[in-house]
Amino acid sequence: MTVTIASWNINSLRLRAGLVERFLREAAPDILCLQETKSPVEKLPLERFETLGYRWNAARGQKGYNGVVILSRLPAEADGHHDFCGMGDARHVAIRLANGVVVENFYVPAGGDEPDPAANPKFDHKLRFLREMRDRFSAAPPRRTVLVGDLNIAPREDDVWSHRQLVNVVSHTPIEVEHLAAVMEAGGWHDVVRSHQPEGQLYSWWSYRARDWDASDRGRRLDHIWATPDLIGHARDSRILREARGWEQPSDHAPVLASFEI
DNA sequence: ATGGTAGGTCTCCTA
Repeated sequence: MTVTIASWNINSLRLRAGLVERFLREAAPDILCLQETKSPVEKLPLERFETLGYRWNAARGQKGYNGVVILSRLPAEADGHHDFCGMGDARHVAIRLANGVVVENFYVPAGGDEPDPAANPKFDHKLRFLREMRDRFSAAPPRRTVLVGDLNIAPREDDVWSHRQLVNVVSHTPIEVEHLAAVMEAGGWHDVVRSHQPEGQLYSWWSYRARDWDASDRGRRLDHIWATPDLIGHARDSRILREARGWEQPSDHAPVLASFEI
């Protein structure tokens, strides 16, 4: 069967539950992983998504910050969550489908403005979070797993609107790119979206601060879908739904989707 | 070189 998995940093699920409903109706993914839900789980309107057939979910939340949710219309069970860096942040949750495929949903710390771990605790946190991801994947290599999320790093030169102008900007610095590569190496991960679109500019995020995000197109590819080696050959297509960035009162991120024959 | 916008919470933090 074909299973479509989507990832979207929604920037407040309570404010944008209507946009999520629109996306579920129009794109009809089997599984939707959300980040920055910004709410305790008990205050999320999950019943609105159950009505659309998304009867299974796994969620982690906290007041005002972070938060990760997985909605599924396929039967799924919770497959744990991990408190990276031991700060109590809701940045990771996972489910397991009946066929054994695991879906991991991550929200990696943004890292603040200054790309210096000695001067900026948020950047240090981001790098420590990535090293902990690396170490956990080294200790327990994932199998039959899809990893998605807002990883807050645009690793390639064509993942940003200007490599030259962003090489010292948090999200695209060499040390972040190296840390992300180490996470990929440790888990044996493959970049699903780039496996289908190996060339050319590709973005999933455009700042709210641009006068005209669409015209200036100063985007970055911060949101990713990865697969383990045993699944990468089953990935059939992938895309970024840029048009959602232009919806009414949008998130600053667009959804990323991929399908798998599994 | 700088400032620009958005969301949540409780006056400023985070992105």
